[in-house]
Amino acid sequence: MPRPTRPSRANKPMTNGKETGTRGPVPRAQAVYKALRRAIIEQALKPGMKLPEDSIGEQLGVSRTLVREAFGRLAVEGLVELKPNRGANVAYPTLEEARDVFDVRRGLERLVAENLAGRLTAAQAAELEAHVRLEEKAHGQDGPESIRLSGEFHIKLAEMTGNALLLRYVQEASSRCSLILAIYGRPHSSECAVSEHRQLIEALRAGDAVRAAALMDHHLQSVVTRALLAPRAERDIRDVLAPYALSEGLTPS
Amino acid sequence: MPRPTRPSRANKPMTNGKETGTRGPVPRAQAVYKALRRAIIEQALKPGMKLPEDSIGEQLGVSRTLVREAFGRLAVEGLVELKPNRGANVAYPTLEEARDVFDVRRGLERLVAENLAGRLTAAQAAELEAHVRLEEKAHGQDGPESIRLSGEFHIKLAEMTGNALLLRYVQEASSRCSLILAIYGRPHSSECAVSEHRQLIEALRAGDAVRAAALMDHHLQSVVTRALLAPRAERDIRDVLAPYALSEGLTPS
DNA sequence: AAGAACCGTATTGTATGCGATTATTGAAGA
DNA sequence: TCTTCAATAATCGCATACAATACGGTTCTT
Repeated sequence: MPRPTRPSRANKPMTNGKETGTRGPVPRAQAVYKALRRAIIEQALKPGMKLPEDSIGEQLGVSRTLVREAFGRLAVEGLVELKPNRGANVAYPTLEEARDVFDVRRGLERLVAENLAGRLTAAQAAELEAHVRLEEKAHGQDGPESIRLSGEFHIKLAEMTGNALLLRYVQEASSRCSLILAIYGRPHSSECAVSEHRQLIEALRAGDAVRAAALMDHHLQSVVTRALLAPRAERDIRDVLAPYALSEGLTPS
Repeated sequence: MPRPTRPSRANKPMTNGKETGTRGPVPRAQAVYKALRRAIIEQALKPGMKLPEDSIGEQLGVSRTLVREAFGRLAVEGLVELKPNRGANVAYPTLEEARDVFDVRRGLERLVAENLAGRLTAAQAAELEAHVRLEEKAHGQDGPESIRLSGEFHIKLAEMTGNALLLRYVQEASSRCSLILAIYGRPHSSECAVSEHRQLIEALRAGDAVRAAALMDHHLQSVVTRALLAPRAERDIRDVLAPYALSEGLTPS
């Protein structure tokens, strides 16, 4: 793509594209990070896709410096793969990594459930129930909204523990699950059963930590079996051809 | 302190310090990151300490760019605090954050124990026992060695699960615990009781997941009560002087 | 014509420079 | 002497510049 190689010009007098006055710690770097993160989670950037520094920077109106910084962070979180001298790609987890992520997520959310059992304030319980009603309403519709709401339910729970680290880990695991489902998931099985969310709230309310943990565990387990299937898309020609080769008695290197 | 501001000259012709062929993904950036990480964990850089970009870059022989990149990652991991326009500091977790970290760590390591119960190979069990013997030997000696070994035991366990994400989280939580103990911990209570490690190995070997999880939970719980105490060091001059001021009837702003 | 070596181009890795923001110190006023 | 304010110095935020590496295509060799 021999773009005229326009070197500069992405400059902006833009002293403040809304500025982060509200609470902007590291204004633009953070913004780039967030933009890429959302783009990946919402699958605007598809798993495995190449991420060239300058075209992205150009698109976002920043220099490569900030894009690189964002890549670094996203790599720590497992959303981006950073290869030595060959740039960045949207992560493309293997099935094995996918299993790892789900296992850890189950463990983390079990922790959330245990922490929350019996400590839910009335306001919090109400908030969760309102959320579930939203999920119910969106249930029939097609994907995006329904999926987003399902995810947010779990994030809300993690927030309510008041444990910032736990929240971060749940968010991270959750993001990676989005990626994973984009690769290996069925077209659109609404991933979370609303009824399971309801039961969970009930157990939390009742203060039954053991039951809450078991419900959460089972819930996430069933997400896996319900939505996760065999590999759907293939990342590389070799993966596509390997079975054919084998059936013909050829030996892929 | 006003170093002559030697600007450049830290450059290295180093075209190939053996090249990263082995496994060096992003040679120098990674190196900076690791160096800082170790320095923080080993408390060469003390909690709360200021981290000016250029003096650190100068010290490490790299430019501010790489140092910044490292800061970003360390911030994600909670070892560094990044304040808007005021640079970076070694993180100084509050007591509340400390509790969060320990809680999450307990949850994660419980997961480790459950995963490992009954799946330990003979070789792995032997490795763990060898490690415990090392701990025992180092028990009498003063701090650093003993502490490092205690930590490594837990890391080894996490490695053995084969779950990369779980390993990363345990490592991260573990690093942060080092920071926390540096601030709030007793001088040098050897943090892990060797006997507890022994019992744990036994339970894992026996395949008793419940008992293993309980032992791990209890073990980490007792680390907290054994080593964690009231605030010891103060981060800021103000905190140090406040009591004196009060006792003299002065009023700190 | 198949293969290998070579060269140009597209990107990545790292350093440096410029403007902006914040801390610090010194001076003037009360 | 204590406060308030301003000018200076130090740092950070970000863009750009330069060097190194990898990829693709072409040409030369056999």
